Amino acid sequence: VVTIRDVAGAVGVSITTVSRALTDPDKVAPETRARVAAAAEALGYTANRAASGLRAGRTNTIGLLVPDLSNPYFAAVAMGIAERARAHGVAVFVTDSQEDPQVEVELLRGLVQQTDGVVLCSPRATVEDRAVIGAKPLVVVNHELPGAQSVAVDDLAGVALTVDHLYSLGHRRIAYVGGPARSWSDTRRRSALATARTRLPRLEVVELGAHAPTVDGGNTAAGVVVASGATAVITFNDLVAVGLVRRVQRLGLRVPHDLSVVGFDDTFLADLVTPALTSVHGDLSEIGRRAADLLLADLRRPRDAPEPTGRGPVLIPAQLVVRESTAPLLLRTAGPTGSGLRS
Amino acid sequence: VVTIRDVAGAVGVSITTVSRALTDPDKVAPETRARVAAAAEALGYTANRAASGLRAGRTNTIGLLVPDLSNPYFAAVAMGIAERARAHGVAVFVTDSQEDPQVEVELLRGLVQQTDGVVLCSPRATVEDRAVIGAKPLVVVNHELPGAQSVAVDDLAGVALTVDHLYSLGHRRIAYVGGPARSWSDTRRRSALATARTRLPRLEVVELGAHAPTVDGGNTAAGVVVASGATAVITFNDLVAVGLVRRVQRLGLRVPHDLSVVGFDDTFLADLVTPALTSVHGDLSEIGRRAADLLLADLRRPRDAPEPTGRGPVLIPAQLVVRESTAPLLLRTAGPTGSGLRS
DNA sequence: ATGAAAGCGCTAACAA
DNA sequence: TTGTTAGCGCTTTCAT
Repeated sequence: VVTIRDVAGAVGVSITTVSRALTDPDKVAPETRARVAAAAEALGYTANRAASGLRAGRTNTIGLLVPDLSNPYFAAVAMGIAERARAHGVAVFVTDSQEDPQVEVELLRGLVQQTDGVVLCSPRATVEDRAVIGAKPLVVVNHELPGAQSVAVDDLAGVALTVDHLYSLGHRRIAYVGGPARSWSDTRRRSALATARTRLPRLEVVELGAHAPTVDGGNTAAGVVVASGATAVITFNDLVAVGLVRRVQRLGLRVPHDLSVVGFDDTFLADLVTPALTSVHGDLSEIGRRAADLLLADLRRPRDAPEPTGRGPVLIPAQLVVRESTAPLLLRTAGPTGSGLRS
Repeated sequence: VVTIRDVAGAVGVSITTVSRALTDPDKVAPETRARVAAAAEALGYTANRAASGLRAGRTNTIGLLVPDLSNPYFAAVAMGIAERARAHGVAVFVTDSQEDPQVEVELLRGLVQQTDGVVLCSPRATVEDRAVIGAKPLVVVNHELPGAQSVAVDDLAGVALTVDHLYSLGHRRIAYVGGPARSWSDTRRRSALATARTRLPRLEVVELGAHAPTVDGGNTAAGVVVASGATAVITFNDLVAVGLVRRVQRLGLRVPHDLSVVGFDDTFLADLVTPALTSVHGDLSEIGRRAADLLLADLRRPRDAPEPTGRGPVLIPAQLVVRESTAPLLLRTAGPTGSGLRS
């Protein structure tokens, strides 16, 4: 391996000069700088991150912890973060907790001491557990945490838009298939539903319990959704929606004719399945970019600068993308006695 | 931060003893070991990876470089690797080259000097570029590289199965929508097609050029596929198949009635779209597990043990999962003049 | 079985 | 502007 020492030897300067020429070019004579750069290039020198990190107390690496990389949602967020990080010459350490709170904490602990700061996506662990992050800069996505900055999709608006859409289609009994119990988004969405209920007195909301945020979770939920008597359903995410639609179709119902389904996140899946999913859209890679920007700004913050205020999460606007999985309520509620069709 | 020194102070031993107790327990008296472990636990000590890596020349971290994390294929492979790595107490550094050969080389260089070894998935860069890995253990997935071990899905068998399937359905003119030019899998598949052509004299294969391994790539390919006059098409991966199906349907053709489509990789997408895709299945997380096992074995290999032989890639068996996107050829070739329908 | 000491490759005072 | 020096936290000889 070629070290800073080799470069120094080749150029005929001290290792300090090499270090400076490479990391703080202004502090070195232009001519020296050029010779160092040339020698480094010629020898194929690459700084040893471990060593500089150890010494400087800074690794130029940030961590990203997501519950499930194979979920297109997190993959998209990850790309946004990677994009920004690369632009800043910072490496990203991506890890996946497999939706397991215990693994999450374990990984977080490791991540924290090995990076300069962490983006924590949709955490499932409890607040106390997260004490492990210590004083390191932390940005949480789709969550709020005292002392951490936060980026989130505007779920409140997303739910409001969705409810209005369904309501205007004539739906009065709407089910919600919830996500992981510890999910902050889930909590937010439920409270948005409560708000909607206040706003629209004739609206009935059937909240269904926690389901896995996966296709399988959607499968599982199908039974209770049908049994609920709802004519429309809002799901925790697109995967759940997809699973739900498939199972419900097997049960002999048509989507959207017999049941309108709305997904969440508007991942690329939404436009791929049949019927294409109506889904709440938030710019996912934008979430990643914003989160990365917050974190990077915090890292570059001079020692004496004030800590970022973090007054509530940075909200990424939500839009409702209407596709084929939602339709006007027909027949059953056409007349005042229509609902009698369901026992 | 709590260091090894704090633990040593608390127990009343030297830092050497603490280090040994934690990394090489047999070399320390059981009683001492227990006291060290207790103190470390109590103080919340975590070893500084950068420091131990720097000193020991080993980071207990492996790297994973994939072209595109949002591709379910690589996400699945990544999970397999993460699973094995975690079991061995090794961290995984995941990075994404965004299908850009230049970024790939750059990231690979960084990964190599910051990890003990790398799993390189479906590389797009040229062989010379990859000299950057130096002597570090390397496992390539879906590729072959001198001096590196390799894991790959048995594409040759996959293509053979697919061709046989389509042939037995009556298809005689089959198109192949290729993937990235630098893709080894693509090359293998083309050679498997050549073999099939030899085996089945009446088979015509239309090889279409390089397309992006994405839904968009499938969209783009639709035109040439239709123009090719093929009655069945094999695509580079499921994403391409999905894009192709959608565009082809917009052009007024029905799948599989007018065109049979086969995907590759059998990602979860295949079973989600309509019609469900017939696709070549390989156990993706098994690829990850095997790759991780090879790499970890290499890392743990004693200095004097022989290098792994690496006689050809470890092949993961391929199966054809037949779903709804392939069907018997109807009408047009029913009679000897049937093909006249296509100008 | 344990400890003292050297140093991995680098950066950041401090001197010159 | 450049060099000297002192470590960052840890592992590993080499003594004891």
